[in-house]
Amino acid sequence: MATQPRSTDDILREALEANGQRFTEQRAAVYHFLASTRSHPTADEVYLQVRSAVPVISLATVYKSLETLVGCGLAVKLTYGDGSARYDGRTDPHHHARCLSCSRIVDLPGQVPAEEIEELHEDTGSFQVTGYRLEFTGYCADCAAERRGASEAMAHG
Amino acid sequence: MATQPRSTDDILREALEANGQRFTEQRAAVYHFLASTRSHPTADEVYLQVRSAVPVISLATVYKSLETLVGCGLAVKLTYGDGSARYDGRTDPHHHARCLSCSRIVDLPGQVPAEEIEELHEDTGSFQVTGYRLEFTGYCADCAAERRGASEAMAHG
DNA sequence: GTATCTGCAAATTTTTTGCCAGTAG
DNA sequence: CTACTGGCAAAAAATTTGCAGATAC
Repeated sequence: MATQPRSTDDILREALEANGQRFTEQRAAVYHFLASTRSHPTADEVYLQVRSAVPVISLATVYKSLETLVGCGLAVKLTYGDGSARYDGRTDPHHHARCLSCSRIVDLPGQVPAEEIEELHEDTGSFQVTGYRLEFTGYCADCAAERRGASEAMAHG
Repeated sequence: MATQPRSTDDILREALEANGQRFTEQRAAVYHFLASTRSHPTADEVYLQVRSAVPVISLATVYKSLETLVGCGLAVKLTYGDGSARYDGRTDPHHHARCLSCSRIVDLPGQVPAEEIEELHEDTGSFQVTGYRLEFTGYCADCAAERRGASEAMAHG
């Protein structure tokens, strides 16, 4: 039995090689940060964070690295029409929820209802479905509490 | 029984007034175009199309009008990480599917599985869900056919 | 050794803004 | 009449690109 790759560097190296790309310190730093955070950072946020771990890296390189990772399937690009794209390095299946109040994006603890979604595939006419993305909007715990507080205060006049 | 508003202008006027906004020719033109197309245009595409219907309108006004419509709930802003945002003026419930090959966005004939999605709401931890967005990725009829053709040609060597 | 990658800064693309005149209500 | 809008062009923000030196393999 061959040993499975285990470290994030091993995973990255394999994915890169499978796509004919080279393993570099910058890409490793970007990937390592992405895989370790749940904050769904923008390219700029990745840049700021990674700079503290790598001697030197440029914003352009961060953009290039992020696109490389997306191309290798190691990251997902998320957009919400609020200016900048966000990246998610978590590859296990999960959904996102975006807070309408503070714009934070949180991972939902609930898991993928794959079977239910797949029922829908049958009903998509001539469109051949290969994947889907389910996103929720609403209010995160903090903002929901604030809103409750606000409407109570209102009710009490 | 009061007469229900029926024309797109009436709908627009009511929605604008409900949000303290004024009814203008430019907003009407943008809304009318959005509501009548299934093409999910970018702001720039709206601009080009609307210019042929309205004496004069600027791109900046199109942007402002689109955001106004979104604010009034008469349009939905869609983003797909490929540069520019797209707008959808259809307010009836439906889902979108994006073709991975030609990037076209099509409306899915399938309807909203509201009950199934609502089951998920219960499992979203502390996040208070108010809405969701379900998007499919895959291949539209044309591109799916092309791909089939391509792989058959390959198989035949 | 060579093709690929990085860094830099400039270019491009998309979206927003300030200000004055025009218009809806 | 008065506040809100639209047009213009400039600004801002996000992302991409070209090129020369550095680096992975």
